[in-house]
Amino acid sequence: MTVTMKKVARRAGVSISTVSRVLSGHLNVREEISCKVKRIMKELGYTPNIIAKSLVSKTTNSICVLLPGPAEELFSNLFFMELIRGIVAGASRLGFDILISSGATEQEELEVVSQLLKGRRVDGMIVLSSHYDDAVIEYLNTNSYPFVLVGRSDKYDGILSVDTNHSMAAYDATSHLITMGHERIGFVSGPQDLIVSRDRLEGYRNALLDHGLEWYPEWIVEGESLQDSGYGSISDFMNLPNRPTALVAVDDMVTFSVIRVLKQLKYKVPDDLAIVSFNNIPLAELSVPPISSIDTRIYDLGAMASQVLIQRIQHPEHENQYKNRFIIAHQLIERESSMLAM
Amino acid sequence: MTVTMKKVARRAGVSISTVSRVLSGHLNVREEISCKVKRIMKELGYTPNIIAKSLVSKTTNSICVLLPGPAEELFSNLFFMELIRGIVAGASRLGFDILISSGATEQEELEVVSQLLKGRRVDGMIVLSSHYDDAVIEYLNTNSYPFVLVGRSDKYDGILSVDTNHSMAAYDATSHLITMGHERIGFVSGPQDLIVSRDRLEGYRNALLDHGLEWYPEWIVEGESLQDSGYGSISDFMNLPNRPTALVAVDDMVTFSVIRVLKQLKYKVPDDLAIVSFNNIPLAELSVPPISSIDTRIYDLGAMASQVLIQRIQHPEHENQYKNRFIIAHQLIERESSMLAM
DNA sequence: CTGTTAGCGCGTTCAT
DNA sequence: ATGAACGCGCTAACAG
Repeated sequence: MTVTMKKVARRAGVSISTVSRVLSGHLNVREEISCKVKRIMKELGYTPNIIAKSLVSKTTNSICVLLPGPAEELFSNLFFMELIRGIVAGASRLGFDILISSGATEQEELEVVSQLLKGRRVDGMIVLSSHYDDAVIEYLNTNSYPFVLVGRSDKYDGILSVDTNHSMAAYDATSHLITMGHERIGFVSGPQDLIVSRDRLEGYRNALLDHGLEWYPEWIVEGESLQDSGYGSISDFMNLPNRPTALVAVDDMVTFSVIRVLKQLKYKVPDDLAIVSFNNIPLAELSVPPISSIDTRIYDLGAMASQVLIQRIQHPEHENQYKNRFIIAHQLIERESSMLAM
Repeated sequence: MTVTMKKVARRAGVSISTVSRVLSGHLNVREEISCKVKRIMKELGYTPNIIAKSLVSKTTNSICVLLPGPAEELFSNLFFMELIRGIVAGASRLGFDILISSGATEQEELEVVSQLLKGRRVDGMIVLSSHYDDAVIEYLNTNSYPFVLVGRSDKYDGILSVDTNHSMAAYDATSHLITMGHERIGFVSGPQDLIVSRDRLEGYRNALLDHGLEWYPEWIVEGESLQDSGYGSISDFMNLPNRPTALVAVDDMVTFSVIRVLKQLKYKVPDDLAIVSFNNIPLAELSVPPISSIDTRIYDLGAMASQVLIQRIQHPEHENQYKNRFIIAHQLIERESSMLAM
């Protein structure tokens, strides 16, 4: 049998209101009674019913993380695990629970989000997808539900968001290679419809531009095609006349594939091709050779996301009063894959 | 302003009860009225308040996944990501939401679990940790809350659990190497306090025993020490007099380290040392050479976990009536790392 | 300071 | 087939 406030009240010989007051820490209760009630609560093993609480307070102390639709490939990415870990940590520090949800299609996502928010099951959303045009963001924005975007949206610039400065990160990665003496630097791009991909490409170009170096379309390899026909793409790339001596790759996983193929082709990293990539997954260190990678502090990104969202939920009046865009500083971890050839 | 049943009722000129009946799909409502109410619900954009619903029904249609504390998180994030993916998929197919939670210490975990269950925020728990002696399991079991353990507990054998037959998996991995002609086979173990580790070690031994082969304590390397002083351990191992020609490693990540060190020591895989490991992470295929690995179908494990738990929640009367232990079949993926040396 | 009352939005009796 | 009334467990308004 569950222990309710009613029982505690009866057992302590006081009214329910008093018990409630003790629970919520109101001070207008005689010290003596307060102690007694607390003792009885302990004795009976009372735990407040959060559901009832949120029915009346209209807040649930929980937020939902909406995972990107076709969870299949994205999910297996270490990125999301790390992010979620950060989100959970940040939220639980503030007493919030995390609900994980996802929808197969965009329509389904909208349905889920609407149910959750209108049904008052969660107080806010963390959106992880970052397509150019996102119906979910549109929905959340127009209905002014509290939410934070992990990533960036071109369309709405006033929205609360947490992000890495991907352009700058790519700029730094490229500059590092330039510092190492490379003058012909290639690029392995990510999926074209993601903003991240465009930002990184931009950073890469800017770095070359600022250093007076050139780049050619043939130096840019589509990352996705590597998964299927990695061998051919890399082979073609390495046979380019006057080919690049270094490469900026958009993801550590992709870099793994690249290195593997290069080995099969009897090329040496970094001697024949130096590489810097992104995300700094744990395995980057274990690779042969270890991979230089931009650490984007994904865990911190997640923690920050939940914290700013909760802040917004608890103090909606601060909207537009403080800044809406939070950038987590990245960091280049230099390893062997980008070292100077000796 | 939120749309409640009250409003729908007023707008439709019927009582709240009727609206409720329509919503829950009861058939004792005149077709005509049912349609009208449904139309109005659509019109007004009504979404049932899940919180109120669960207050009265005493069920939340959501379950909680308790993530292991920071201690083990290093071991293999990929495992948990894949597992959670399966859990979310399995749960959402049945209309359940997933709450993610974790505690830094065991005490904190207990606190969280207790809050969630007694506070009726979730209907059940999925427990991922699998120490020999787990306070959380003890708590859940004695209070007879619905829960499922992903893994195995020696202490309580009647509890609902989903698992891989790790012993059998290790047996199969070892047998595979034996089939390949190896007679001296080493083993890289996992953390000693995990049941998984012991099971796998057992399977390894049994395989050797059944084939009349010997094993020596020096052939068993502590996996954790590899992370720190991998170089030394492996070097020692390879310099053993009459050393093993093959190795069963407890995890793909560990295998990565091993292969890396072997390369530095100028040994060849599989020629100098054949390796089979566990989990079949995506990168196993991309390794040089590709790693033979036991695929434990982690996604299916997760999906199964949420489904049996929900089954138990919805039909508690079936307890002890059906089996409580579900095994997901594993599968050996043979790749180059265990191929016959030519 | 404390107890009484009135909901939060919904399901579930009872009657009718 | 339908409506009125009550209660889930809790908070907040009002009295005293």
